[in-house]
Amino acid sequence: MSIYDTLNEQQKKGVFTTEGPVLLLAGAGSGKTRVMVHRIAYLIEEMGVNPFNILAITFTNKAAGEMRSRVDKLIGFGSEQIWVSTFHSMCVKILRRFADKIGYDTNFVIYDTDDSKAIVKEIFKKLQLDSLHIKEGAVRGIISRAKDELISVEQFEKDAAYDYKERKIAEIYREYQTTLKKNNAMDFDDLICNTVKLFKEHPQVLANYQERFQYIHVDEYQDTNTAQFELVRLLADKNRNLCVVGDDDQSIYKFRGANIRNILGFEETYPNATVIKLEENYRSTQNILDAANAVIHNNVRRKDKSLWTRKDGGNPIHFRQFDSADEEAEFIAYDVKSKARELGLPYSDFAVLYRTNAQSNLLEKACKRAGVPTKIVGGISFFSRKEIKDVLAYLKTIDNGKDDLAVKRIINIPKRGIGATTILKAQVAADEEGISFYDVLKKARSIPSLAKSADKIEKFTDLIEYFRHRLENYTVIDLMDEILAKTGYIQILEEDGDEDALDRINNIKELEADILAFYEKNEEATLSDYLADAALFTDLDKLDDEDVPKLLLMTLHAAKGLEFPNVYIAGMEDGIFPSSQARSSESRDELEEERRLCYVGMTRAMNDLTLTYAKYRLLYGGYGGEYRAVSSFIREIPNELLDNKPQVRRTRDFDDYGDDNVFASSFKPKAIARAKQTERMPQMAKEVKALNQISGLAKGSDMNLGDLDYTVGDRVRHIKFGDGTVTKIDREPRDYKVTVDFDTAGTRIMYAIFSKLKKI
DNA sequence: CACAGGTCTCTTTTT
DNA sequence: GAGACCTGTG
Repeated sequence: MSIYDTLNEQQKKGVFTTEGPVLLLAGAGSGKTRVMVHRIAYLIEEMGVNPFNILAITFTNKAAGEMRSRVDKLIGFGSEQIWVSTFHSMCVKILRRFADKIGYDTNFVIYDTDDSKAIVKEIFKKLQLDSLHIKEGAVRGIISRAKDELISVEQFEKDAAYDYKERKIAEIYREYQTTLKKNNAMDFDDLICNTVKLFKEHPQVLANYQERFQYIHVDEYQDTNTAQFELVRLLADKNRNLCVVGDDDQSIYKFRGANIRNILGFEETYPNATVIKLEENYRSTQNILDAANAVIHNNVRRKDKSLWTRKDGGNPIHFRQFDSADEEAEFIAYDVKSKARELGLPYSDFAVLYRTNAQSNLLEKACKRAGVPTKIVGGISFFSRKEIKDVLAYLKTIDNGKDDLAVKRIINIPKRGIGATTILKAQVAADEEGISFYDVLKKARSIPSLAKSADKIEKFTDLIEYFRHRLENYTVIDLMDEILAKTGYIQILEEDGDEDALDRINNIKELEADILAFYEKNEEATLSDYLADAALFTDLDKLDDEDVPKLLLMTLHAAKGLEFPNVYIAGMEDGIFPSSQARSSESRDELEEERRLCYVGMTRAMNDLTLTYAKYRLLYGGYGGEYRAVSSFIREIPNELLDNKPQVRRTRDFDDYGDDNVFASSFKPKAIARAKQTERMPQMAKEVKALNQISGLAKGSDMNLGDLDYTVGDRVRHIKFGDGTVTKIDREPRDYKVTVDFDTAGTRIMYAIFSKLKKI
């Protein structure tokens, strides 16, 4: 009996077809990782391939680690020789060796989204582009897409020749690339396209890697963009032993440049490709699968396939409707709690998925109240926290004096009396002299415009120079300790006495632990290596090292590639999921991508799937409250699979409330929505009235402003905050504003009509 | 030049 | 409801 006997026929075919191009169309839960792992084991054990000659590209660092350890378990040795990594970290590794060939220092820094935002902002200022009616974010998107498509600045300029706006964008693109290069920095997109550039301009470098990578595997192939496709094509061009694994139904990164043609057109690129379909699902019950299949079948652009499972029947899909997002969150928290207890399952067997990060807040709070421990995956990543960025900016400045952005970040942290004006003057001087920002600082005394602040500036540069000398003999961790000591960073946080100062200090400690762990694992690594690792880290990578089993909260995107016995998808509302932009978009592409996202979410569930809907949800801080219809995706699930039929209330039905009705607001152009906000009070009256009618929050059709059944001094109960004493009631035109001193939740001010306070 | 306080914008999704 | 941005004051 060999390790391959446990595979089904299709899986075996995937494992044994080692030569030539292979397209593995692997449906959700069909064991594609298993096939990859066995394939690699087979190559090593049966084909005598040196692990050194195998490359596997995965989507996340976590997936890479998992693949490595599973191969290790399977064959019992030597997996560390296999090159397993993400596209980005693979490119970093290559560029660290050869970046000098394309005009960068090999200790280049990696700019994250925030960094690149800051650069674009500077360029807008510098080029005085306020008059250009285009937003910075949009320009960043255009530049990023261009890079994904391997469109160089020169090409972009050519294409833009006759369009004023496009020409302006080309100008920004050029300036952006110039700035990055000056700073010896690459953004995420550069990592890929610069590697492609390197390979194209230096065939001997490419040949070197082609020689090495005799067997290439790409996971989640449906999410590759054009640049990544080209990179893979180049690498595989010599041996052509390329195995790509993916599922067009799970392509959810089009917004990031993923090109679905890469997978749909694989057979055209490689006409002799072996195509293998994995259609047996080992994860989910029949009911879950039927529901997911029903949804995805509404997409037109897809390779037809249908998943099947041996797990007959199973629980129906639970569907729950709530009046408000608060109640939805409350339900989920308690439902998880009771199911975990009933079934004797750890909380880590449950996950709650949602469309936008903003939804995590309510859920987290509700879980806290219910005593369910949670872990939020994603959101604000550890490395984008202020204090972490500050400390890293010090390290970056010490490591690479060309990184102007890092220098500017810390030049006045802690306060050195160097403000915006001085920074601007220094930048002007740097541009004039054609040297880096930091180099200007070093000669500040000889520059007239900076003479006044020269003392302060010198103190700063002396400090950096001091650290730089230290770097020669110090470990990074010692260096960091000294930075914290000399700058007094932690003391300042402590003195500040900010509420979250303690959190920040703990984060810095966690950073130290991370650095320590990194150098333990990679003894030879340089400071640049660590900084690159930090830049490419995602929260997802850390999922496993949790001591207490916790309920996981994450976006649907973050859930890709994971599976859980019990899954909740919250916020099944039109305008949330599918998102309003996808709904209103002209093309059906965006809606199809949302639908794929829904499919991905549903197929994460093994045994039990719960979908929830909240009629009313506050979006940004209270002013984005809107009533929404049940998600169209719910209506795509056959009723017999649901334990609760949606009370089908199409958006249209809401028109009963007048043509200026609140339900339509999410579907109207932004300008109108904004105009409405300014005249919100009359609008609010309508909302309240409508709310009364729909949810029965107040008795009767009037607003009943006269009859609150509690008054100042009374004890009241709130569904969320518990018991408290009313300390104040203010009459407002539309409602009462009630101030309550809660026993445990502190003092809160709330509108009577929404708060549902009960006298006790 | 720093800082406090007010105003406006933003929300998909992420390597 | 946060975070970026602007403005006035000392």
